[in-house]
Amino acid sequence: MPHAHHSDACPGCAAAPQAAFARHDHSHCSGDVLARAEALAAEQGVKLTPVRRRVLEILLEEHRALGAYDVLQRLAGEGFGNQPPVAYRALDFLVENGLAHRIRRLNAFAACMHPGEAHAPAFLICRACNHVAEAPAAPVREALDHAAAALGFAIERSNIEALGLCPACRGAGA
Amino acid sequence: MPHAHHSDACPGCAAAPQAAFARHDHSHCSGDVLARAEALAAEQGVKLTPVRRRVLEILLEEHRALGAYDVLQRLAGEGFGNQPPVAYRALDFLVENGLAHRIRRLNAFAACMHPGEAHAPAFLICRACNHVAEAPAAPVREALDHAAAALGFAIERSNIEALGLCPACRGAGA
DNA sequence: TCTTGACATGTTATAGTATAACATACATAG
DNA sequence: CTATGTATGTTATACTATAACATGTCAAGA
Ligand SMILES: [Zn+2]
Ligand SMILES: [Zn+2]
Ligand SMILES: [Zn+2]
Ligand SMILES: [Zn+2]
Repeated sequence: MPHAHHSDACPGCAAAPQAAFARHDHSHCSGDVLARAEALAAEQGVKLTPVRRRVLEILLEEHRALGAYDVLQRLAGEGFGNQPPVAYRALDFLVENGLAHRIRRLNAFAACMHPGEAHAPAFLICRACNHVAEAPAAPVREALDHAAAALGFAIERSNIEALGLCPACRGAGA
Repeated sequence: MPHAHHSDACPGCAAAPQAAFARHDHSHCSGDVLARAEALAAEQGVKLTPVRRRVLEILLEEHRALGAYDVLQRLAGEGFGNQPPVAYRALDFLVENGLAHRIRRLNAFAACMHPGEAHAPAFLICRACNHVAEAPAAPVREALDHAAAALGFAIERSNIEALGLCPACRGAGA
C-alpha cells in the first residue's frame, strides 16, 4: 500500500509537476492518482468499469502520453476488445470525466495528475524523452481569458501545449 | 488596388483580430496580408511559387481554418496536382515560413494574419460559425514561459488554442 | 554550351488516427 | 421477470498524414 502516510491530498508528490522529468517514486504518483480517480468517479456517480480503469492504469504507468492505438494494443493483449472504439470510448470517458487529458499536438492521451482539483493545465512535452508534465497554469489561463474577453469571445475549452526540452534532457545536451 | 491609403502597416485593419468575427472589408485583410507575405518571402529568400501562393490565397479567403484535403480539392480543381502531398507540402512550407499556422484542435490550417511581425498568437475558434481569430497573446505566452521556467523546462514551440463562442454567435444565442 | 546539383512538383502507395452503425451483454428499476 | 438504459464488442469506413520514388525546372559552375 503506497503513501499510507496520508489519506487525501499529497502535497509535493503527484501534485509536483517537475516530478514528471525527474527520478521519483512513481508508484506513489500512480497509486495516489488512481485512488483519487476512484473517489471522484464514485462522487460523480459515473462508473469506472474494468476497461476504463485499466486504461487509466495504463496511462498512469509513466508520465507520458499514449496514442489510442498504443492503449488498444495493451488492452487487446489483456483480453479486452481489440477494435479502435474500445480504446477511444474508454479514453473519451476518462477525458470527459476529468480523469485524463487529450494532448492534441501528439494525437495522444495522458492521465490527469490532479483529478477533482480545479486546475487549468498547460502541458510541457519534452521532445527528447517524451515525458509530459501537467504544469499549473492558472495565470496562463487567466491571461488567455483576458485576451479573449478583449475580443468579446467566450472561451469554453482550451488547450495550451508546449514542446521543448525538460531539465534532464537539457542537461544531457540533447 | 486595395488599401492604397498606406504602404506598410495597416493599424486596425488586417491586424484587428476582432475583425474575424465581424462584418468587414475582407478584401482589405487578404490583399494586405498577401502583399506582406510576398514581401516577407522575398526578404527571406524563399520562393512563393504558384501552388504555395495559391494555397495562401485560398486560406485567406475567409477567417477560417481549412483542412489539407479541403485545400487539395481546390487545388485539384484548378489544375494543380490532386494527391495529398501537393497540399501538405505547400501548407508545411507556409507554416515553416511564418505565413500560416496549424490549428491542432481542428487538424487544419489558417493563414497567418501578421506575417513577419513577431507575434505569439492564441487562436480563438468559434464552435458555431467556425471562424478563427489570431489573438495577440504576448501576455499569455509570457505566463506560459514563466510556468515552464519554474520547472526548468525550455519551450521551443507552443500552441495555444481556445474553443468557444464569438461575439456574433453569442448574440445570436447559439 | 553543357553539365550538374538543388529544389519544386507530381504520383503511387501506405501508415496512422478517428468515428458511424449495428449487435450483444449486463445491470438495475419497475 | 421484463423493460430500459448503459456498456462493450465488432464491422466497416472515413479522415489525416507521410514515405518513397519519378519527373521537371532553373541557375551556378566547368
Ligand atoms: Zn510519477
Ligand atoms: Zn526530457
Ligand atoms: Zn478579414
Ligand atoms: Zn461565431
